[in-house]
Amino acid sequence: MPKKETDFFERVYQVAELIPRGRVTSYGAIANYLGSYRGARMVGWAMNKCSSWHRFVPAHRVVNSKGVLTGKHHFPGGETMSELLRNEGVKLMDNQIINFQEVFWDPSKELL
DNA sequence: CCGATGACTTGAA
DNA sequence: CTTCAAGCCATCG
Repeated sequence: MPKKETDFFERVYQVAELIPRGRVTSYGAIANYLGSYRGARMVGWAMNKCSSWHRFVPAHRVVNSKGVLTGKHHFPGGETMSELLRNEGVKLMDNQIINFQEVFWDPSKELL
């Protein structure tokens, strides 16, 4: 299996697409699943590139460790991310997920 | 190769 | 509560 430059992204996107509807996860959780939580920045960066990716990526289901929609500023409009999550049953308040612990989805545990 | 950037995280002041 | 600092890793010019 020859590795590609996009292999890292592919793993991130793959995990992102595995996130169940109405659930969310953190950049650190994905990074941790990939090997190191320190790669959280790369996860976020991969999300930035998701706009240029060839397929849809539920980046709106990915938040930071606080459950805050840090990436909403990168979505079109301004409430796109919030509306998407609300549409999935996620309760938000001031760009923060209220029941974060309830909807939190850890790939390293759920996909164990 | 080097420097800068980034949707992160943790901890300390 | 807010703000700063350091760590970490991949990509780009």
